[in-house]
Amino acid sequence: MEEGLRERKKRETRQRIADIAMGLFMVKGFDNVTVAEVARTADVSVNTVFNYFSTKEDLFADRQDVAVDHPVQVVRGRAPGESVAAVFRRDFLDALETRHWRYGFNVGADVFAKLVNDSPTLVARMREIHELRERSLARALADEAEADDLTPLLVASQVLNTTRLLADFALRRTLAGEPWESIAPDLRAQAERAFDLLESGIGGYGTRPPLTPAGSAPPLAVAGGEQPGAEPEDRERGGED
Amino acid sequence: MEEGLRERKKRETRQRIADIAMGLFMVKGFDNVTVAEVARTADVSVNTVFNYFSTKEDLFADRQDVAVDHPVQVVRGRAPGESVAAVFRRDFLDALETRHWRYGFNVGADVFAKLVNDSPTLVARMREIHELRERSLARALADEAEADDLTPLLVASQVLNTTRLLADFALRRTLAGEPWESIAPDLRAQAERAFDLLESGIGGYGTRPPLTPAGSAPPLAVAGGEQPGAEPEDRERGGED
DNA sequence: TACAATTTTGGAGTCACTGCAAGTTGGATA
DNA sequence: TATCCAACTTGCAGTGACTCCAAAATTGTA
Repeated sequence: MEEGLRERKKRETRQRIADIAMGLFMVKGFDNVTVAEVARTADVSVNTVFNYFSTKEDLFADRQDVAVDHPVQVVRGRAPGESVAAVFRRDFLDALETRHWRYGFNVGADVFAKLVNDSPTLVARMREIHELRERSLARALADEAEADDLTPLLVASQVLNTTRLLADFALRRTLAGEPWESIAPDLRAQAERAFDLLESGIGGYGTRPPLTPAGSAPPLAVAGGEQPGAEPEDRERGGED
Repeated sequence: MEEGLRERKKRETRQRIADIAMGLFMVKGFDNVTVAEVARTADVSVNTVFNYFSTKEDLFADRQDVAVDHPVQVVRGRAPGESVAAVFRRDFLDALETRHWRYGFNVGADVFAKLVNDSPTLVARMREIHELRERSLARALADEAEADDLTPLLVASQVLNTTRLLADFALRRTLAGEPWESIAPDLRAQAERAFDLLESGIGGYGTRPPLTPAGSAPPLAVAGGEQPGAEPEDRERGGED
């Protein structure tokens, strides 16, 4: 089955719109570009843009599936005898050495980052992608472990949060103008510590000195429930998350 | 300095709008209520609504600061000799026994949850709140530890993800129609395991049998980079998160 | 009572996004 | 080659959140 002219044109149009949109976003910032402007520049109607991309964000977040899939690929790539935490350590450090984009270490990643950071919509989208990643990794882990409890989810969540915070750490310093050469060694050190923590748990973290003479610990129980300045009547609220 | 008529009226108006909005949301669902409708029902102009609440979500998420603050209160309530993980375990189990709303265990929480779940906007907002919680807890931990590394952030993130996933677990089963009496024991068991995992780390999790005769582990390195169906030219992408 | 500071309101406008009906075009068929 | 169908594109007319602005209406004060 050949690929007809029709199919090709479609692909081309879609690609052209996405490229032009990204170009405009890079120059003017996501929020300062209207879909109408993208359409005009790409020489199509607004409706056509929405025909290919269901929201403006999709114009930016195209191919997010790659990012979502990556963690699953990583666990699948475990060597014999290698734990989940260990592969991710390996994968992360490898990306660090090679300045790979999968954790945002490539040259120019900061431009993207700034672009995202400046747009609440895109920041929200990133959080969503993170959750998708979490879920897909959790499913992968659950499949191979055949467990029906929360463990896979917890593991996935902890691992991905570790890498996320590490990537974020590097990013913040990059955005602050620090050169990669200066960040890298520190990042490596932090990564080792972070993965150590991930592996060994936060068990005793923050334990207060057991025997302080003055001041006994008040029972917390409803901590945050009866704030001093809160309403008298307890307005019931619900769904934490 | 007295509280003038003006101040009082302002507070009342604000409260009335918020209450009426919440009422409408509960009945019709967040996305099926327009701001105009809220305004009409509250007998004010649309502009007045936006005068008090800068977005439609704020109409719902009012008082989110309490939720954001809770974790900080919990760590502040540590008993001598008690670790961070331990207080959260205690706080969580206590909430479980008392069916407290701080983790969404109160009667009627499911209604809120459904409301939130059905609106992408609100789901996004919840994710944002989670991040705020993470950050404020991290700051609190960093302050008392006087550390300048990522540890407080990592700890905060892991703790809050644990509670989040546990709360979610309970919620999903509630939404599936299961009665609380049936959920609670299971939830308690899951919670104990989750906090154990949190404390002792995911160290050996998912370790593959070290010596499998057939099939050696391929080096992953650029896992996810060269997907089978991906574009030939490597379109550089940036900001992971 | 008159003036000043605040609120409230109406109105006009922008932007993302939807639904619909009328073109336009590519490809298969007679 | 003429014809026809289905898919793609477009214009048009909304809806709904949110902004800006200038004209009332209301409240605190001199």
